[in-house]
Amino acid sequence: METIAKTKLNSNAQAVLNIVLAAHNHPTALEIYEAVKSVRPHMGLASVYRILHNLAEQGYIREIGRDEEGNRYDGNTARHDHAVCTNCGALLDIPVEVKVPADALEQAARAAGIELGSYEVRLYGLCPSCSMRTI
Amino acid sequence: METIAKTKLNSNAQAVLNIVLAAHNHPTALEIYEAVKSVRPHMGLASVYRILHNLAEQGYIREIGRDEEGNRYDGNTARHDHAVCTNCGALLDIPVEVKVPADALEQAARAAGIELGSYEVRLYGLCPSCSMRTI
DNA sequence: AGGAAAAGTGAGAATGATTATCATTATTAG
DNA sequence: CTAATAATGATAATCATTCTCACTTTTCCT
Repeated sequence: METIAKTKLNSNAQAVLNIVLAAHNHPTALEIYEAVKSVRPHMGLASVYRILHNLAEQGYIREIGRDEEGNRYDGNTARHDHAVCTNCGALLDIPVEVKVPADALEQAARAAGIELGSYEVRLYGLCPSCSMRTI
Repeated sequence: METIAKTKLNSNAQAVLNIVLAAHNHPTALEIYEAVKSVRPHMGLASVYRILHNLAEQGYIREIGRDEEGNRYDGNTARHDHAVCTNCGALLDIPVEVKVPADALEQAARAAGIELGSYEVRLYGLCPSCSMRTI
């Protein structure tokens, strides 16, 4: 089990981390950059990318896949699942644990030939606002 | 249930579809472009992108997320699950059905507030070759 | 404290996947 | 057969991300 040591964060990294932790959506690097500018007007975009990468590597945050707007980050590092709107692309947290039987996971990992680390369930469907508009 | 009518495919679209169906990995648009060139040397990259988009919209193939190399496509449109190597990024099919209890799915969809369409389980871990190299 | 080495920073250039544009060519409809 | 329509492909534009590099800040040693 490779646990990467969490180094102490400098103030820039801490500012970025605070933004990600406070966000309830799953912000992109650009959104984080915009948000961090209000508290650190001097920080450059490249630094935000660099810091996000480091934070993810050290386990402070998680990279949670990409969509047409770019890579998205999640301050919730506990295992949890997501719902994706098939109409507008919204990426939502599922606030309950989706229980997948452990033996089903193990069997699947064996069948795929991978050494299982973690897993995630993704639900696809219409988010509330898209569902309302009936499509 | 919105089913998009599958229009008849012209020969270019058919050529692209054949490539995607024959691929056992999950090729990117560029890989598909390279492969289709051998049978249609004249086809342009923009056409490949356009055709892939149409094929996905009509349900012939599926867009299956992005990674650092771009969007990946899957000729297998039946519901199935994937494994992602956390070291090399490989995206593998899981050749068995990962059974998630229907009530767990429904409860999760309700909790997230979405109208459930489909779902996918993603396993994260080390693929065979990365596992071998012990990291 | 003093100063050299290391790490971090930010502005802007470079990269690379995807999309838009548009003149040209194929297809369809009447 | 001809007009309208759709598809095509070359190229340019877009946009997220990464790279580069000169400069600043921090760390570390004595």
